[in-house]
Amino acid sequence: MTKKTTTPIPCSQHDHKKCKKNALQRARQVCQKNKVRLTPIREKVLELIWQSHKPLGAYDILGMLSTEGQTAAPPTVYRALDFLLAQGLVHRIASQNAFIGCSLSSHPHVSQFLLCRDCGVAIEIEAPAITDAIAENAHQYGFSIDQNTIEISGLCQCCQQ
Amino acid sequence: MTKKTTTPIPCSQHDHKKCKKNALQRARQVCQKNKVRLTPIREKVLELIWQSHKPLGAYDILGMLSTEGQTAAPPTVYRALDFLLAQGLVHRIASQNAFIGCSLSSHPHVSQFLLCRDCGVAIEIEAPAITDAIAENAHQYGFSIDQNTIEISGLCQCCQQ
DNA sequence: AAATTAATGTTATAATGTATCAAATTTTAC
DNA sequence: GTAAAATTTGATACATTATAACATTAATTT
Ligand SMILES: [Zn+2]
Ligand SMILES: [Zn+2]
Ligand SMILES: [Zn+2]
Ligand SMILES: [Zn+2]
Repeated sequence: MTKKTTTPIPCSQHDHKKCKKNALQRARQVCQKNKVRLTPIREKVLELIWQSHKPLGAYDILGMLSTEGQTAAPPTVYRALDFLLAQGLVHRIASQNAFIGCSLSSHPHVSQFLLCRDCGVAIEIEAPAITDAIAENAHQYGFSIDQNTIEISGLCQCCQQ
Repeated sequence: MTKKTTTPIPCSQHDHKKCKKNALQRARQVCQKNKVRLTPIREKVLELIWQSHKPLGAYDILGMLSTEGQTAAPPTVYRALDFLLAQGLVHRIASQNAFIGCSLSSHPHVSQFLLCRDCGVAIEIEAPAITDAIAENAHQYGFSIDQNTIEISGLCQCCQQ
């Protein structure tokens, strides 16, 4: 039996080093299970994304990669991101043209985020009530769902004080 | 008492000329009420957006504007779009970097769309169940909502045959 | 080891969006 | 009615985000 992952609200104090370490370990497991390779570049990009809970732009990542000695061009980053997206290890935040590490990569789920406009934090939520309400509504239109983009912008608890 | 707006499923046959005419009329009313000006450029952009129920990119609009004799530069279109967004006359579809006419501009609502990946149609829905489920969930996190991006991609009824 | 596939490097370019300042138009104030 | 102020539009340049195309390297399979 696997230990339940307690998901801290990322804008508040938490052991982020652990947060990140867990994410990278999950990533290795996922890649092993999917029989795909988490190459050094891909892992590095994932690690950079996990440096915070704020979505990063591709060119932010590119900049970070480059300052670390390595030289990189846009396709390098976009390829790594495409890979990580395909494996469900990161999500794309369409409203920000940015990317965020997935907190729930160990099981299937749809992309649902609360996005703080002040501190920038992205809180990944798993809300069956939302998913169900959407499924129900889509069904009424005879619409079959592929993918959800649920991005709720506002102020997180910490930023309302 | 105002007549109830019957919203046809836009991928199926419907009187789109009427659809468009109604939208433009609503736009004039909204602008009058908000004491803002629906200038010729703004109206033209709105009209172009309403030529179909498929979201249009800013540069698509720009191209259409230019082929119609007028000469236009990107800021012209983006300004018009910003205006129309501010007045709630169009919505931005973040997952497509595109813009679509609002079918519900006569009353307050959040942005919720079903997007067909085959025919490209955007169906604006008004689903209190979704809105409520989101509000409930946000509340649990102490998150106060500004804006929703609800974009459900899949296949519309017509494209499943 | 050779052949095949997958991943990365490299260059160029496409697509989307904004900053800035000048000119014209509309609105407001007198 | 006219001058001043504010809004809107024109025009140029540029910033940001993303992809196409092809060469090279590395890993996997036969
Ligand atoms: Zn953390
Ligand atoms: Zn996730
Ligand atoms: Zn129509
Ligand atoms: Zn709407």
